[in-house]
Amino acid sequence: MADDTKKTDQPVDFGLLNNLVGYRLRRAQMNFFSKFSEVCSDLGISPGLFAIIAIVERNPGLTQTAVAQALGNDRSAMVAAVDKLEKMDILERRPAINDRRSYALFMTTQGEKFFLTLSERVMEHEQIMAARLEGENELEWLLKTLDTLSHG
Amino acid sequence: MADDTKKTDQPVDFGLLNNLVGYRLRRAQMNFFSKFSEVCSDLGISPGLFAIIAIVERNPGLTQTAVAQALGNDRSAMVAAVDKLEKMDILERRPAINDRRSYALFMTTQGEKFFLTLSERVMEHEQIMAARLEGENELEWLLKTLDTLSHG
DNA sequence: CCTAAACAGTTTAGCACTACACCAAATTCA
DNA sequence: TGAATTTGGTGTAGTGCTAAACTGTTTAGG
Repeated sequence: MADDTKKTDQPVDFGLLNNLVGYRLRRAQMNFFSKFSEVCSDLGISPGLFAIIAIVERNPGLTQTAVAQALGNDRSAMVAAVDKLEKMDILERRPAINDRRSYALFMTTQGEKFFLTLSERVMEHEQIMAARLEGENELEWLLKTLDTLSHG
Repeated sequence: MADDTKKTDQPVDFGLLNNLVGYRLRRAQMNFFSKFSEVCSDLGISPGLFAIIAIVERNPGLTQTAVAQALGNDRSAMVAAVDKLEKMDILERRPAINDRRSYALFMTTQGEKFFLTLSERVMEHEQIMAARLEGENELEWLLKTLDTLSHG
């Protein structure tokens, strides 16, 4: 009675779910998320934290809310995230020059090094996934299409 | 001093983030999620709940964990979800025939009607988004590609 | 049979994200 | 200048998802 159980385990019918871009997006994103975690969890970095680091590295001096707006997050979510990244000595808050309310975010020297090894791992993971696509054209097409679906 | 502020608001440089499929997926999915909420929040249905309903509607009698596995969720997340859907008189738990541990999930007659109007709204929203793609071929290609990126 | 392992559902705790209210600082405008 | 509005950072629910432990049930193996 090994594989002849009465639990026939017939495949589930996904119905219209199968044709919904939103649902397929969710599944794909879940897969990327878990793969990312496997690759970077030992470094204590989640996809969200990585995005923040990437933005600050390329745009030093941005305020917390500027980073949040760029990433489409809520400002309040930045507090705990930046707290954590500061504790990890990856970036630091400095008082903004002409606005006593806001902080400007900068990478630490240790954070710059950290970002390099982090980027290597992420790009590695990225290329493994991109290898499933057919050629460079398809990757570009996918990025363009996802961008189209991201706005408005 | 309307739009000539010293806050030049120069566009943020996303660096390698721009070329990461994972990041673009996240943005696109966030957009779909918020649009879905706009369309269905008055009905009290989130994307996750909709997926559960869609599965049960096409596969009556599945157990909670079977639905969870199909959707890639954790079993424990089903408890509150099914509780809610039962309270909304959309589906119901019935004791499984040969297993006193598990419940079988079925749509209520009111739930079937509800699912119809719900599906209409979702498909409407879906077609608005799909209209951004160029032709039916691109939609099929996108669904296939996302599926490729969802597994393993 | 009877014990050990696996399993369905549940509970709980932890984590990330969202939305809303709050305070201090800055900006606007009269 | 001074009052009203806006803005940056923060705190606080409330929600969704994940992982682990627990209960009752079923299955497997001696």
